[in-house]
Amino acid sequence: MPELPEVEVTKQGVSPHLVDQTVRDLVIRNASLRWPVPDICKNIIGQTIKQVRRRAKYLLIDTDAGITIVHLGMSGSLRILPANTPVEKHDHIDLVLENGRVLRYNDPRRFGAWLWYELPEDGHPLLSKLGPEPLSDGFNPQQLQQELTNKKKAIKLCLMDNHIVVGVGNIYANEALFAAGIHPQAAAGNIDIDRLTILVAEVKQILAQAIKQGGTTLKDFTNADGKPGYFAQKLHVYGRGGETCTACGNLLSEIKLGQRTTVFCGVCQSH
DNA sequence: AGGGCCTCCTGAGAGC
DNA sequence: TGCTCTCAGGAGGCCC
Repeated sequence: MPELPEVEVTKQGVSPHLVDQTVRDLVIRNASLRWPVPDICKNIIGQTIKQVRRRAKYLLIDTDAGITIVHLGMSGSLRILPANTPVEKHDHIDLVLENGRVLRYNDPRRFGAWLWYELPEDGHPLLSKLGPEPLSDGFNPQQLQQELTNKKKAIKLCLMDNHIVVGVGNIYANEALFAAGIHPQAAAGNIDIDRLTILVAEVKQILAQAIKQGGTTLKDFTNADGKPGYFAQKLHVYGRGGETCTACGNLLSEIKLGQRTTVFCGVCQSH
């Protein structure tokens, strides 16, 4: 399940294979993703790819004619393959390059997206209202405190709110709150600047570490070479409800918050 | 306005 | 063994 580190690892993996390449074809085998893949995506045919970027969990493939926006959803992955590689189940889209290779999009659950947008991308409704990148200076304790002022909702829900900070999904929200010693249900507006400072540092540290290790592999994530990441064994709380806390030995609690599984240590994490 | 719930989908795993 | 049920989850969209 790609979160920001997985998308970043994917970007780093596919980017060298795409930049400066000319697109020969775009093959859409199954357009039924989160939104129907529009035919206008084929405007990329004949274009040369200028660069590949990431914004939040979106991958942006830049050309002079427009931008392809790719979201991996829950179960999507991108791989670089020889163009004659046999198609497998859930291989929905091929971006065929003039050099005989293909960028192949596979997504069993089809929660992902493949869209086309013409400049400037900041005007795209999916991208225009996003908060700061968690690894940028724009995400800092002062900014976070300002966003959380008077907010009564749980800090975990705020961490996962793309308007406040992008790219922090369920796994890393659980892990960062554990590392910062903050209870996931703590009222966001009540957390003082000292604790927010720790939280911001932990979010950055955990995401950076996950990227360095190639992302988290839980079920189906692989990088552009089809290799898994190695972060899963580093998780302290996610997926460990009912097991013992790695810090104090107390049993970890598991609750639902915003319909998402939330795991925490009632001893180590406080309001 | 802000918050909360619903929804899309498939595969894994549990339960019978 | 083989069915059926439940759950997982990003994030837009809708409703109150």
